Amino acid sequence: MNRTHAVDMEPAARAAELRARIEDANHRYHVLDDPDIPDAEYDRLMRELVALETAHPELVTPDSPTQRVGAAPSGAFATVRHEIPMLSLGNAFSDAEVEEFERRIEQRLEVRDPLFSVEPKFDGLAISLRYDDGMFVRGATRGDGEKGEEVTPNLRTIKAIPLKLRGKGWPRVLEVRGEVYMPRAGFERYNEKARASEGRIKPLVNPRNAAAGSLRQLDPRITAQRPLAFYAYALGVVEGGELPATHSATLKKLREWGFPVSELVDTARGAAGCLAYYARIGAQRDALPFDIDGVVYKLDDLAGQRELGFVGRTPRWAIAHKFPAQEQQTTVEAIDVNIGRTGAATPTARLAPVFVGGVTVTNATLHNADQVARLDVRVGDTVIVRRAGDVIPEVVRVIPEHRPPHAKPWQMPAHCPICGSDIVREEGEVVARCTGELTCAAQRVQAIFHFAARRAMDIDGLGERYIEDLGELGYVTSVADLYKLRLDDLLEMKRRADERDGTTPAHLLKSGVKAGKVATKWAENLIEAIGHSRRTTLERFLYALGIEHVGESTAKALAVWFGDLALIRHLPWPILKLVPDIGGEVARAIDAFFQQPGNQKVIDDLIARGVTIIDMHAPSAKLRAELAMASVLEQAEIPKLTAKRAEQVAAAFDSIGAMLKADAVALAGAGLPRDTADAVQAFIVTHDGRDLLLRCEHAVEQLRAATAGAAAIETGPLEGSTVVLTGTLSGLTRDEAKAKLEALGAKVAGSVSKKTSFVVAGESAGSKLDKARELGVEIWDEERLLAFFIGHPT
DNA sequence: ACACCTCGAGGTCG
DNA sequence: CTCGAGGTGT
Repeated sequence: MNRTHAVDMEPAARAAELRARIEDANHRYHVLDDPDIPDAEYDRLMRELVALETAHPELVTPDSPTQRVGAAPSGAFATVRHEIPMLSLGNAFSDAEVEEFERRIEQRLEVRDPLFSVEPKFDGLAISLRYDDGMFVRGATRGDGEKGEEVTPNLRTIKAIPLKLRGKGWPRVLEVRGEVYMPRAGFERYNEKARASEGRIKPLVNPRNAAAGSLRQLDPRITAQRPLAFYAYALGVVEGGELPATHSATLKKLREWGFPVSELVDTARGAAGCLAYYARIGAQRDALPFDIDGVVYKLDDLAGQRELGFVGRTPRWAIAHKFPAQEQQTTVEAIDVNIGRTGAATPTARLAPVFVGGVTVTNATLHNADQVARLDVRVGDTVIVRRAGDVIPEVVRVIPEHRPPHAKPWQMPAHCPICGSDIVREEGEVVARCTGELTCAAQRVQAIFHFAARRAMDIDGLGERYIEDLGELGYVTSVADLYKLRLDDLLEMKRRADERDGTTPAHLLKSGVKAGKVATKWAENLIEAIGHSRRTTLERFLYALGIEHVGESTAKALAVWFGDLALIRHLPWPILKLVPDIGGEVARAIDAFFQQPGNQKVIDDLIARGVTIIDMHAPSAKLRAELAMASVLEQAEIPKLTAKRAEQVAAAFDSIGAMLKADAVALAGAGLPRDTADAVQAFIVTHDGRDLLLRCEHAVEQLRAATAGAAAIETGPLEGSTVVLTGTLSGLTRDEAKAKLEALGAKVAGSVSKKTSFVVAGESAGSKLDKARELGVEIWDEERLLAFFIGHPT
């Protein structure tokens, strides 16, 4: 069933279709305890049907699912009739709907800003408990709201449910309603046991179904093994006793009588108060020990409740305000392959747009071919989509029943969709790669995009689109070409691109601005940004080159350690490997990159076109490099080259690289006597540069030990601590915070581990904060961080 | 085994 | 800004 076609259908036909689907879902959910569609999808269908029936009242049939709440109970348990039906609540999904809810109450009761009793909406199973003379006598599931199943023996196993009331003053007959649920911890523990049992115990799908399934066990001993809990939230039949006049007071009474009532229940004034409560609970949601799918607002005044009454079976005095669904159902329209900077071919699912967890999702990464195979996702499939950690959209699973008949398993294409080169997956690797390297337009674009990135060369205004245009129209084939672009080139390019696309952006036409003028501004800005980027640091430059395995952190290590591009670009890998945190794999990758003549040429071109490295680390690192070189020269026992002279030579050149290229004249210019200069040059000529650099290895290694000691001396208050930043900081940017922390000696890492000293949590911090809590890592808020900075100026 | 880094991806907001 | 997979380093 494809819902993209649904809107085109006749209302009557659509209503019939909706009914059939909802009834089917009801059956699977309530009778079989084996739901086949997510709750959100069910809600959506139901809302659509309600809307349809509201618009066309003549379409309402007696058997419509809107005319009742659930499906018939299964025959396995005795049926219990609820003398007072168990309610179902109307749903609100937006602030506007909550305000509308309040407005209706205000109008009908002629009150202002009514007081609401507010509580979390537990994701479990509603039940009803009957107490005669204070003794628990019978318990039942909600069923369809009218009739439920008697599950008294199972309920008796739940320790949160009192078998005998406490305190005093309870009515002779008391029916208490609430929710049976499975706390997350219990759910996890149970599933761990299930996994360990290797198939003997079936793992539970989710806490909600777990609660439902557990209560419907025919053998209460099985129920007893399930970690179930209970919260009370309402009353049913009450005979022979006085009750308070408000819902909140009723809940208090229930607590006194021994029922668990959530700590999170509260009261709130008006829609504004309710919305504030919604935000407050929503913020805590992930940290709660149980699942909730929203909050419930109930008019606190019971007399008011009676006056408002019901529409059908839903009360006018209460509403459930649901959180955005975290899982949704949609269809896969295509599976595309993206080619990354390194050629990595990543499959991505293009989805029919769907609203999940508060945002519209149209794409979901499938990571790699293995993942696609694991899920068996095919084009045309109906899938469940979730936002992992509430952020990154991912495909959870496919619904095989909805698979179109001729869908074929997906396969990684054999050739790059951009350049046609072979896509190859190396033995033992997970990622498949396009082998086109820089002949592949996609890789070129990505390489330039990376080069221009804020944390690399920081060329503002150079987006992916323009890079594509510049490349396709032949203006830029390597990053070095960026620095020979002139204003005219950009304008010409823009004009040709617009001609090719046959478009001038619509909003420009509308606003009446001359497109040429906008293009001029863009071109001017870009030229200026490129100009700015010419002055950069060594670590940014190295990072920008996009060497495999060289990210920011490795680039910085290289910069700090060697301090000199001319040196680094000629270093053999065994020397590179001396740097802490650089191992054989990375060292070889760097070596291999610089061995490519094309890459060396790009670097030469960049320098020739004005890229200058202003290196903050140079002095100490350069000194180290000089000393290393000097000691190699010394040990070479070159005639007449004393230790002092060797140091003099090393110091006279900007870099070792420059020195290695020096001829006798230049050496003499550095102050060496002519014969010594000749001898040194002879030495340099007989050993090629790489060989000489290799000879530095020993010297560098010794220096490394020395520097390690020196680093420990320049100690800050946070020396030796590892800090992780998460969430949004308001007073300063992340980069500023990072810089300051580093200045104080801290190491700023990207992920939380037990070695983390503390986590700084800003606004809307995510999973890293959870992880920190889990590991018991100290957590700082922004205020504390700022206070610390004030206490420890840099 | 564990910690950390790289690389790629998606969505929002100004 | 964030997540997750896959790798590398030690």
